[in-house]
Amino acid sequence: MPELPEVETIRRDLAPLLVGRTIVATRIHASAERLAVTHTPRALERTLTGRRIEALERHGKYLVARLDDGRSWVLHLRMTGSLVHAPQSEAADRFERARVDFDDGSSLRLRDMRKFATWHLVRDAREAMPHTGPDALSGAWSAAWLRAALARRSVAVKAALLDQAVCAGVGNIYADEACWLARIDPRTPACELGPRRVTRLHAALRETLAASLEHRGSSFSDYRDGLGAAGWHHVHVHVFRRDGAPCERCGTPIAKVRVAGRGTHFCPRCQRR
DNA sequence: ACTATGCCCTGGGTGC
DNA sequence: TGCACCCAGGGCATAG
Repeated sequence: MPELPEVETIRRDLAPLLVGRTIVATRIHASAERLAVTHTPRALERTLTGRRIEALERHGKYLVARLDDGRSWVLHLRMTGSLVHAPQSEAADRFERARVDFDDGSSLRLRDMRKFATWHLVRDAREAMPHTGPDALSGAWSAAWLRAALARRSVAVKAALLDQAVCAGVGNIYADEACWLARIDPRTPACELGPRRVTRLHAALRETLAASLEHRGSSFSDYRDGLGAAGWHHVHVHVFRRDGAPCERCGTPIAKVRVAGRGTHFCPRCQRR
């Protein structure tokens, strides 16, 4: 499940390999009928082919390839998508959904077991992510901004952290990790958190995202970087999928509950409402 | 305006 | 060994 650190790792891997390259062929396989959101598969193949990639950016969990015609090719990997740079001669594996060939003999392969990934081709990247707020690593995503956003929500703080309008790039892993670092019960109504606790949560989110980025992301299942290798931050998590194991601070078994329809892991003793 | 639920999708795990 | 069932969840549409 690629979240901000995973998508940023992919971006950093792929940018030097893709920027400046011209697309010479595009193929969306028959098993990926729903991949192209803004076009039919054939129209997207036609429109992408011949374009040069000018820049590779990221906003939240979206990758944005800026093209030489002014358009943006916006990719989202959802749960099981990966993007791997490989020679054109490399055979497709059974979960390959699409491939893009470049003018230097290399190619980019989209692998996606569960077929949730999406590609948009738009004039302005924001069209592809209308509900997305400031990126959680950007300067705009300040503690003051988070305080204001949480103050007008009565949902559980975990649910608010998963809302991409509040924290673009944060997903289930880092929402749980940040709540543990900040010693906040993820079920606490967002608006009940005082300013000092929100400031602590803001710092915790930045800390957990930065730590994961250093470890090239977490590979609990399908995540792979732009070269096909796993990350190793999953070895360093404090609560995510550690239910039953002792809390690293107090030894209490980590609990698992359901919040906002998502598996939520926390220490019932040292994370407080 | 806000919040809750269902949908998409398939491999892996569990229980019988 | 086989089979039915459930779970994982990001973002969006729809309903309340």
